[in-house]
Amino acid sequence: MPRKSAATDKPLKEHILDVADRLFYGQGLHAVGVDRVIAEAKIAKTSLYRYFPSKDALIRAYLERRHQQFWQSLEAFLLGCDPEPMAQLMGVVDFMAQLLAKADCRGCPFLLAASEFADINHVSRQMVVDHKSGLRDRIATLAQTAPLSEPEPLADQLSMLIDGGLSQVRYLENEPTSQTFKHAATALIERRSAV
Amino acid sequence: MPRKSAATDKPLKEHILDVADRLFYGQGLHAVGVDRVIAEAKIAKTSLYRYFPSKDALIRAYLERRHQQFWQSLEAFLLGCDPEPMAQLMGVVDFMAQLLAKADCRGCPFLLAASEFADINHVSRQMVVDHKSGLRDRIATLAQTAPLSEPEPLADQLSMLIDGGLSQVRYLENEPTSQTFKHAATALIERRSAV
DNA sequence: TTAATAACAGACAGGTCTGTATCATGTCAA
DNA sequence: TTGACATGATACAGACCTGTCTGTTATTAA
Repeated sequence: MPRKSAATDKPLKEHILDVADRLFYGQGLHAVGVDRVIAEAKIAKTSLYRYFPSKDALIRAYLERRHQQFWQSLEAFLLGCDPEPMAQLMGVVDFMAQLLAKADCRGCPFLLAASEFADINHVSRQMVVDHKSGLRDRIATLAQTAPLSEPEPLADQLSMLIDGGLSQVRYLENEPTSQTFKHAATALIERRSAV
Repeated sequence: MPRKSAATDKPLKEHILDVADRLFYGQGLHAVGVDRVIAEAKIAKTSLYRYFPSKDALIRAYLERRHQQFWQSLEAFLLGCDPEPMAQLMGVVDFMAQLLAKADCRGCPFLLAASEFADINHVSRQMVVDHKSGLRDRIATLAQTAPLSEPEPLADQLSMLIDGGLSQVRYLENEPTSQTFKHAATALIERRSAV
């Protein structure tokens, strides 16, 4: 039976992922070695390698959890919005704007991971494509049922703006970036709803 | 007196930078070691370290040359456009669209470099801020003299879209990315020129 | 021709990182 | 209590990377 972390009372595997997530996202994948994860998680190296057979496996688990958490957060947010498609689409914009405004938002973990690994077969490559195409398609479906004119190009444009916002929070302040994103996204949407 | 590269007949320092640029931009800064640069440039390690006292110095030179080349290309492109401010602004959009469409465009070298180094004091951090703010201000000045309404927010929005395009070329096809960028940028500009 | 030096070739030191091995300690269930 | 096993602590091998050192060859200028 797996034990729990003395400090957090969580299953050890989850505790390790918590620490790895904070370090990987905050410091970068290459900058953080397994020794660093072990030290900050206050565990033995053998424990880490029991749950994650390699650093790459730990990175994969980190990205997969980020992916799941993103979609859980987004769908929960949309459940709190007006179910009408146009309001749902604006809900996606508001969700991303709120995400960008958070002080601990340091950009897109998938884009960051993919930037650190040149190998196009690395797990981060497939994950960034999956994640981004999923969000793009979600937007396209909402735009289509709104209905807005030319929903597919609109989805492409909003996706591009989202990636731009997620890039700029890395070197600009969060609040202004969030405002710029929301204004631009609203403008791109509104011109499709002209009757 | 510095000699020249037997293969390229260029000063050795420039030849080294050519090779480093291709490898760093194509493979990433961490993925490419000095031994790799030396091997592909067909030079001795002592030669590299004579011109660049450290790998960090080589990275700095690579980024500075990218910066200079970007501005030379952009200003040369704008000289070939109608000098009227609105046409110049659209020229910036066209220039970026052409850049995104190039098959060898793998994104923004400054954002990529900054993504690879967690240290906020690393040379890539200052360079990405300098480069991006320079482009943003260039756009803002053009928008102001066009004149377009609210030139500063427009410059922020176009900058964000540019970063989005430069991010997406890393995981999407170049041509569609370029098209999406141009359409979205044009839309953001045109709504400011409504009389 | 000759001296100075640029460039080549390669060994190597020192450090970092990943992953494995070893042994001690703690915990839980039978 | 006792045995099975999860965990801790740590040493270590092997690989890789940066930067230095030594010695040789090639080029240029006087």
